[in-house]
Amino acid sequence: MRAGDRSTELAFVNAGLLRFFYQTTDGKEFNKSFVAENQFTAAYSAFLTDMPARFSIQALEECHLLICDLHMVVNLFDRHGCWERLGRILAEQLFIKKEAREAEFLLDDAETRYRNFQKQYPGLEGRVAQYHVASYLGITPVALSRIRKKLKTDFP
Amino acid sequence: MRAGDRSTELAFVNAGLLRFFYQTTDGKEFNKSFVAENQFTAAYSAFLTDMPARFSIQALEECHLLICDLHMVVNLFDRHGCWERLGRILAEQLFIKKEAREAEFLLDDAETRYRNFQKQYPGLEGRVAQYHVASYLGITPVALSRIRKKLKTDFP
DNA sequence: TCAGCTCATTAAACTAGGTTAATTATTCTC
DNA sequence: GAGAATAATTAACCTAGTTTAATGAGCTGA
Repeated sequence: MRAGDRSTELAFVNAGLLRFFYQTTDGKEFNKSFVAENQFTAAYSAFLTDMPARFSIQALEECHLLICDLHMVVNLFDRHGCWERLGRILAEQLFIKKEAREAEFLLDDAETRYRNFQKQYPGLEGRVAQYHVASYLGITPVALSRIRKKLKTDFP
Repeated sequence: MRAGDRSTELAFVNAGLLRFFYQTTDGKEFNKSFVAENQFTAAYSAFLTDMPARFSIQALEECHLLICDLHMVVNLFDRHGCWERLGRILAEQLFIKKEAREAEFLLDDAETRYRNFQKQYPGLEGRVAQYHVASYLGITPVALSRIRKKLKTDFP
């Protein structure tokens, strides 16, 4: 999926790894998030607001996705309260994650964000290129390399 | 409310203005958000995860709040699907807002974030001290003052 | 009216991170 | 194994934003 598209798909990642990224007008990319196996994902806010998505999605590994249409899910919401509840809880989870990321950007410098990333997504660092991690942290690959060097000498 | 408290209150701001802020270990404060009249608010993610809140709340103006307990609201969720739906939609709105703020921090520099703030919260700038705006943007009052000076000379 | 606040501005020195570019690993291909 | 990509590191210089401190501009209250 590309930024500007209108997607109404909900996907369950059965295997593989996706990255979600924004692009600036001058071509730079910033990773919004990674989604790996056993996670649900969608351009949900774009769907809810009936707007084109602001971000693009790229498969970083060979993926196996189970896909359905979000309209179907919304129909389920109408059908029975248990689906509505599922929808609520999923939205709440999304909110909690994004709020935590907001706090990180407000409070933490790049080094702290990097260490958070390692704790929060164990194993992911080995699966993606370093410049993708940097982009997720909101810094350049050069800056991340510097931070890693510093951490190595600080805690060898 | 103070960071570390467990609040289970939901408030409707009838009049006045609140600010929500994080504090770093060395005493610095960062405004997470402002909530003005006719808005609902709560330490919702803390309530959902059954954790103490990470942020504090301060009234910036004389406020009139209508308060109820979130447990009551959750009971309503069980009572009838229409409440569950309301809960879902509110959670979705929260998510959409936080996702937008994530995008800002990833993509925009301080000047752009300031201009966004002005557009997005018209009238608010006149109601709060400038250093509160700076804190919301994630910069120091000094930096904001410089940005304002630059904007004045650029577009007099 | 003046002293005592708090807030905004300005300046100067500093720092984290950006930019550019060169260098070194890695991996892939043939 | 040689060449050719692609990634990561390093270095040198640059910039946006921080820190500290001084100054000015409103308020407020006795």
